[in-house]
Amino acid sequence: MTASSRHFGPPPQSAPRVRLVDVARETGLSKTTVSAALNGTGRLSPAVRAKVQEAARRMGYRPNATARQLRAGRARLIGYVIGEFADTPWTFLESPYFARLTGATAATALRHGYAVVLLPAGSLQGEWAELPLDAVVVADPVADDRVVEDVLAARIPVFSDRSVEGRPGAYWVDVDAAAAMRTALGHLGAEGARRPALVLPTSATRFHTEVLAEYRAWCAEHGAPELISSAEAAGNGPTVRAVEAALTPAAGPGKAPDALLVVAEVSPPLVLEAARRHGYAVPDDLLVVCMSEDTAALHTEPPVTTLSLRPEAIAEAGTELLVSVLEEERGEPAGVLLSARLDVRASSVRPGRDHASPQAGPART
Amino acid sequence: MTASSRHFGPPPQSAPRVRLVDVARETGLSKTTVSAALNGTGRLSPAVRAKVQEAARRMGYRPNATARQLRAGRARLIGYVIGEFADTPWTFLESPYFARLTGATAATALRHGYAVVLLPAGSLQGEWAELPLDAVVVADPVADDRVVEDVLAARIPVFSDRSVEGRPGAYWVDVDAAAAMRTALGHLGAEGARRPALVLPTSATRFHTEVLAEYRAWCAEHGAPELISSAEAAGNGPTVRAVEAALTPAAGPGKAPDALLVVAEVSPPLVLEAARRHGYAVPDDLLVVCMSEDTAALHTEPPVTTLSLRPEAIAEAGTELLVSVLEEERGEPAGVLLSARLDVRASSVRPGRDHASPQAGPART
DNA sequence: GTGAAAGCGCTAACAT
DNA sequence: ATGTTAGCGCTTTCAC
Repeated sequence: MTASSRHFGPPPQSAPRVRLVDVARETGLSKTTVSAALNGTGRLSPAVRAKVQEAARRMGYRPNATARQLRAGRARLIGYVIGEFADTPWTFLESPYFARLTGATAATALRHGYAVVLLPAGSLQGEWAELPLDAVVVADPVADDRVVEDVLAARIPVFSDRSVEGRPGAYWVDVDAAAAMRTALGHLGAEGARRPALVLPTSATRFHTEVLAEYRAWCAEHGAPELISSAEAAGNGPTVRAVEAALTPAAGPGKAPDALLVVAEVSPPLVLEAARRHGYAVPDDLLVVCMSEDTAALHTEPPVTTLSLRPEAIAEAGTELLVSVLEEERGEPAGVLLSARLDVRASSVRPGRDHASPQAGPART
Repeated sequence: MTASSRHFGPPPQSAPRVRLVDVARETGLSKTTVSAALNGTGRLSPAVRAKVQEAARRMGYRPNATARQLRAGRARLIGYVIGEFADTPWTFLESPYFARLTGATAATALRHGYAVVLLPAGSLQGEWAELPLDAVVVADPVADDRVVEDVLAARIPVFSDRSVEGRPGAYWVDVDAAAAMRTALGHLGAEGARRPALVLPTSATRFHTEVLAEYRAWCAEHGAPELISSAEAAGNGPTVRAVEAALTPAAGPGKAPDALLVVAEVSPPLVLEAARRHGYAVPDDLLVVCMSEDTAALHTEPPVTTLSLRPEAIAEAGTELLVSVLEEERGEPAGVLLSARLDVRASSVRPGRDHASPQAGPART
């Protein structure tokens, strides 16, 4: 251990907390009156209200949140878990996509008065049994996700993706993977790609399943060969290796891909560098599109075209659905489907062609 | 809105929750006995215990966490805020450093039975007043941080960095910034750097203040010019621009830096690319060291030397300190100081020299 | 306009 | 070995 301990602090301050009854005693009023005065409820004379508030402030009164929750019957707490990555339960935050999804979920929830607690990916019963969760968000569950089962079994509403569709107590928000792939492949095709290669992770996620299916459909439809390279794990290392594999086709010349669609979290600059290492000029020899939320894509030369899953939009839609369900507003839909967004940049635009930059998204910093 | 709503779900399941008293009634026993049976406390006949557990399982009994918390007097909930980035309250998760710090904090806390709730950077009273927080972690506070003040005023223990040292109710864990800079600059000097440039953000963080001071001290000591370039904001864009500024010195040849120390969150591949764009070969013309937790640094050509703040170690030490304070184990230190770790890679090793790779860290994927 | 009392669901003294 | 009772701190009928 390289840590060196320093000076010793004071014992934890143990002044007993000021309670409602203390304020009542101090002001010579009853708990009822004090509570009403502080919460703005009931019919009280403004004078009394002011007096109570002043006393509470002066005494440093802070209502006990737990007692309120018990009374209210709910804690306004939401659990947040990732279905995937059960083997590396915390790495999800290192993915720009999940980082933004997580932040936006917490932000939206807080705006509605709910707090989000972080749970490890794939965590089961024991980890959250002690928490008064009103609902659980399970981002990117795998097929027949155990986490989803557990939460549902505990009779806690689940908010997840479309793979939970139709189950009572389960609600979903999802991005249209097939449409996203059609957009990306359509763009590459329009730019002249005839042999687009696909890089994607080995994953049981509904999203990746659909991506693969749609790629195959597109290849069949366009008479293109299926050039698929899988990353055996998440992370830059395995994915870069998968990219390199895609760029090193077994067969000879004329067999190389002319476009690369990376549907796995990688740092986009690394994809560009790998392409160069393998002798490809981007975009001249190889069109590149990355499914990524990494802003590094904007600062490479050339900037990299990205397919954004719009994590903020997903989080917002999902959390708003969650809130409306919890607040018992009836008639809310059980699901919402969002579309992805293709931000076309120079890495996927064949030079010397005319372009209207059809779907170019706004630049972000 | 591109979202399309789908089928309407069932009304939220409203079957009243099974309570302890329900199990008691069902088994013909008292609440006490049932509670004892379920919690493994008291002296009960194994037969009764088994019978109760069976009944509870069968009835789907789940203890009400809020009621338990009220009884226990604490919620085992920890707030987590970042002091910096008050203007963009959620972007911190997009930084690999904070992502790992956050994940490791949540993991360690959970291991000790505490849950972590995410709060927006710079959030004040109102945001968490309703939450029964036992403690708050304030990562990277700015000088005289308002968040720290608020939490302390609410008489909630704060865990933060050394800048809160000495305040009652405040505890700290920090990384030795001065030592880290000496290590990094020492390494660059040993590799022959005479004009190392420093890139760092405009930041009121104690860490960055110390970094700057130590850089100046080193320059003075070694008769090196101060080549400082500030990024006006966080994020890849501003930081890359600051890197470019550092590489474009006002004066003529012989005035260019021969090493670059980036103490700001950037994607390391982007730094390399920027250097190339400006005509530098790395490491031949320019030694590069980035303070970063980004694993992309491992996969560039050459791989980039990084200075790691060891977020996992910080999180673990801080959370363990927190737990020991909350559990009233006396005699715990008020603070812990950690050291950073330099992972030497090819980007900062002058070619054609002998090397023992003194402090090379373990490779990570 | 203000107060007394019940009760949210659970655990732990203290009987028996 | 099991039951009775009090109470965690708050909000809220309901009576005055």
